[in-house]
Amino acid sequence: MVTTAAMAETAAMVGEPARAAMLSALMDGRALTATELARAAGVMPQTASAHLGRMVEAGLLAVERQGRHRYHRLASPAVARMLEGIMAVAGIGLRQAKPVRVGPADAALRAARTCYDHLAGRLAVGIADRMLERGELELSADGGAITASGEAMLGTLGVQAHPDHARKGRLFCRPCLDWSERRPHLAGVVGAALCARCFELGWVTRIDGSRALRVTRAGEAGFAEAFGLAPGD
Amino acid sequence: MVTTAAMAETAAMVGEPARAAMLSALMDGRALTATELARAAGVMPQTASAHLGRMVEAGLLAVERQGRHRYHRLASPAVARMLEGIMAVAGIGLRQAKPVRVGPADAALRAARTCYDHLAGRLAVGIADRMLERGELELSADGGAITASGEAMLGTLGVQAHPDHARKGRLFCRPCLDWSERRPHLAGVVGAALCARCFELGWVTRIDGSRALRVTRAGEAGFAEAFGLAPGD
DNA sequence: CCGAGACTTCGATGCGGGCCGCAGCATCGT
DNA sequence: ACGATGCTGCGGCCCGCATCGAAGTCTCGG
Repeated sequence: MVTTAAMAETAAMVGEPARAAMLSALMDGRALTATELARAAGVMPQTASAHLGRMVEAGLLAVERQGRHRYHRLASPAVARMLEGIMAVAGIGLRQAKPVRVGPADAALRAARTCYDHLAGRLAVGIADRMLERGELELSADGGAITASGEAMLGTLGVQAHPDHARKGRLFCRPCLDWSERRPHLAGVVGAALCARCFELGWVTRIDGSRALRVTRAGEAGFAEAFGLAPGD
Repeated sequence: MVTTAAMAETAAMVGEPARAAMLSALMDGRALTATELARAAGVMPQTASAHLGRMVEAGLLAVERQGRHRYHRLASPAVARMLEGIMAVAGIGLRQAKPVRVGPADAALRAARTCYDHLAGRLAVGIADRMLERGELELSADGGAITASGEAMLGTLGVQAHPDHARKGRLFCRPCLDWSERRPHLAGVVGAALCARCFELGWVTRIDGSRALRVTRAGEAGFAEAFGLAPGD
């Protein structure tokens, strides 16, 4: 009885075209802003805001404030599994039907750039992804940590990745939401050290002094060896 | 766009307390009548009927007419997986919260009985379950079939299970919705032959001439050997 | 053939909630 | 300090739909 009420409440969140469109747009794991989600759902921002508030309340979404933006993402893998289950019954091929272009149009910026003192763009997200799936990096609710194997791996690159190197007022390791990819990359002291080391090794160079980076020939080989990243990533 | 509409429509089916209660009551794989589901949901039969019609239309439920009853069950395992996913997000322990007693109160009838010329009750449903999971029996939309391995297994019991034995006007093998268990058991020519053979072997005897059956000592051993059923089943 | 029970359809009612216009905050850029 | 931008809260309109009463269809049992 009371149990089915909770189930209905959860399902009702998905049972609204606007909310379903927003959730579907988030199914690739990215975090999008309220305005972007409003466009994806075809509603006004106020309407989207109300929906997002409800979905956060219901535990479907997690929200992350960053400046004047509020990035929304699926609260857990369980939510993604639920949505896949619903799509399977709805007879939808699991093709995701949303390009939802976000961020800068500049291809070079999207590929690789700096974010303050650390790497960003597809390159940085790719690095974080690999470290996560190899158990070298762990992300928690509000922070992150380099594991022992991660410390060893970074050590071979010449990056000191021990928490003792954290200075006062600086988080040692933290996730930073990538502006163009909308997925976390590596920041904090470790992210800065890795970025500096990449410059030292000549793996990346600045494109005409902008934030955009060019991956050198040595960098392609280095990133491929250290993180298994193909040149396109 | 159009894809998310279908997803919303499907989710909206679950997003109603009454429908959620009905679906939850069906999650154990049984097939229940409209009236039973109305009671489970706490609504009038007319309301339940409308809900059930919508859910059949949406592909969530399958309906099976039998006399003046209409048995409703989940349309596919995908629906059950979807509901489990929703429950997981809703924070509900996967405990099913409905006893929903159905059928006869007589314990003997519920355990084992005849249904016209074949076996019924927990015993018969258990037999069908084992044959299904061992690939000896296959059920399709409107009928069923004994596979080669199933024919061999039944042969060792002395039951001829080849389709040539089907007589005119009699389906060789068909599923029959069990009255008390609300799940399919084996009927048709094969079901009748198996039942007759169980009597021959002395595995079951009628209890004082009623439909209820008693499983003999030899029957317990026989059913355990042939179908892996514990005495309780 | 007739009555009881299971189930459905139709129609009317009422409530919940999506949606947007407008206004109020917070933050960023110049 | 100013306007621009991203986001949220409020009030009101309106559509959709869940619900139930009453009546019709089908099936079973005698």
